[in-house]
Amino acid sequence: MEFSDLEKIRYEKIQRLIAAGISPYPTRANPTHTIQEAIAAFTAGENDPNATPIQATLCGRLRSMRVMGKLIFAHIEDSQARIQLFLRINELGEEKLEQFREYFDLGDFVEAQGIVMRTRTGEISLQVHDFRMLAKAITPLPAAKDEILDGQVIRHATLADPEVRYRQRYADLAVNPDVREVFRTRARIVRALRDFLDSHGFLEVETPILQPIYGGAAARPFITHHNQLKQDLYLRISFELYLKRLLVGMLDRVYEIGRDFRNEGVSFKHNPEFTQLEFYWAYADYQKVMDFTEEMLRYTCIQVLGKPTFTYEGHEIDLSKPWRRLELRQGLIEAVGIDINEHPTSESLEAAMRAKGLNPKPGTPRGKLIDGLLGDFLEPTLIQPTFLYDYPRDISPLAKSKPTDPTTVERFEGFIGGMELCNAFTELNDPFDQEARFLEMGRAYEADDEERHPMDEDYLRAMRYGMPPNGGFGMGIDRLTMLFTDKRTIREVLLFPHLREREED
RNA sequence: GGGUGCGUAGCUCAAUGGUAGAGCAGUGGCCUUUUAAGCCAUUGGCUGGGAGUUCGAGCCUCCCCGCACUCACCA
Repeated sequence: MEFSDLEKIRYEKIQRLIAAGISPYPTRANPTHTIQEAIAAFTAGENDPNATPIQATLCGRLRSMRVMGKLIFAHIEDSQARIQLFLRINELGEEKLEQFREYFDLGDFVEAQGIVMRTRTGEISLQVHDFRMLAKAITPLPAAKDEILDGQVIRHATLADPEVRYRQRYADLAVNPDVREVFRTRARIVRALRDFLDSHGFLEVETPILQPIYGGAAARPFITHHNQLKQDLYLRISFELYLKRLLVGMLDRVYEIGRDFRNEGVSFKHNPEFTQLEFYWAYADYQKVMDFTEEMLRYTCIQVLGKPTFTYEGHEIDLSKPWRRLELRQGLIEAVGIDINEHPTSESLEAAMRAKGLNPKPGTPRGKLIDGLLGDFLEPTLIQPTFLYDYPRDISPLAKSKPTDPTTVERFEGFIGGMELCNAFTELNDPFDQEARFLEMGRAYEADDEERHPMDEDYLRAMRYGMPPNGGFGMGIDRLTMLFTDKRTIREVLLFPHLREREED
């Protein structure tokens, strides 16, 4: 271990502690209360003259220290709360008080035993009768000092460099309680979604992450290898094809919450691995799923935030109302002034785009052009909750065509804050159509000189046993968390976002 | 992958091409109700790494590394 100057000083303190027979890393802590519990117990009995004083042993991290001769004020903090320690020579004696001054630093985990009281200025504090080191910190926390104003913790010069915050998330979390709150919110989101789906008869399942054939989404996969089987495997890019196999198997409402892996560019809304919710619902269609989505997100928002509204990038978003429902075609007419129905071929659409001053790459398939228009011009305008529905068939190989229009599929995507949040369709359950779509895909890809997308024969075999008509749904949990916590980048809602590897010096 | 910007003490930030600084943290003192406690003193830097221009580089040029923003890619 190499130490900085500051660390050397602390290391020497550890050596002196050991020499004095005090363990810097004792095996056990013995708290009687969390800090929050102790404060609550004290507050409850405070105005009762017959109440017995609250004796407590509290554990936490030392976050501030003010030494005033024969008196020390300090704060310790656990994951929920902080409390002031009030150490006097009266209770502790000279030697013990000196021990605190001598060996204890900001960032150390300590245990303090005493009586909960209020100081002269009214702050609830622990009058300390004894204390103990729980774990000595060698590296100082990357924060200078905290101020408490009207109960609000104001951090001065706290860790702010995003690179250090992401690479050393433990330090970020230790020092920035609002970051911890983001991940509590994230956990509540996942729990609320589970509650909702469970209570609507959905079964939570787990399907393979290592897959011999990937599929279900438009993405390049990560490839790995099984040594003994001498077989290449792919990390899944979606759960879709496995979950729909379960519908064949008579599990007619299933969902999975888990990790997807996509070997693509990294951006403020893309991480190579991300958390997805997908559900499949037999005998439902995309209209039912749309209604259900509204209800699910309203429920989740209320469970997580206590109200059906939230603010994202200055916009007040209201989930209590029905979402705007906009046909994709209509949305593009409004946003770009092009009616895609008037342009059934890629050549025609391309020409229309050029007439609007756009410069699409020649030879781009029609669906991809439409997807591009959507992403560039329509998506950023969809701030309030909006469902876009009815998508081109050729970018939706797993969705069922509209009975009235074979070139369009029953699909919708949900948008909030100018960001795609979810994607759903009436699922294709016709094995003949599905095989034809796979073949088209394969041809398109070879023509595009892209990676080959293998046909999933087993999926087709499953479908040949009969798959009930169903509605399917997928949603990025990370993006939902971004919305509910008002964060602009996905990295803020991932505990350990992927960063480029850096050589340690 | 392209473009733009950034990288200075543990943290947050200063510093016309001319001796690298402040606050907090740290260290040594004083201090029995403080709360960014206060007062006195004090340590701390290969200015991300390397090369160049210059009498002289934190600052100008080039290369490399990382991060941020952005564009492209992402059936």
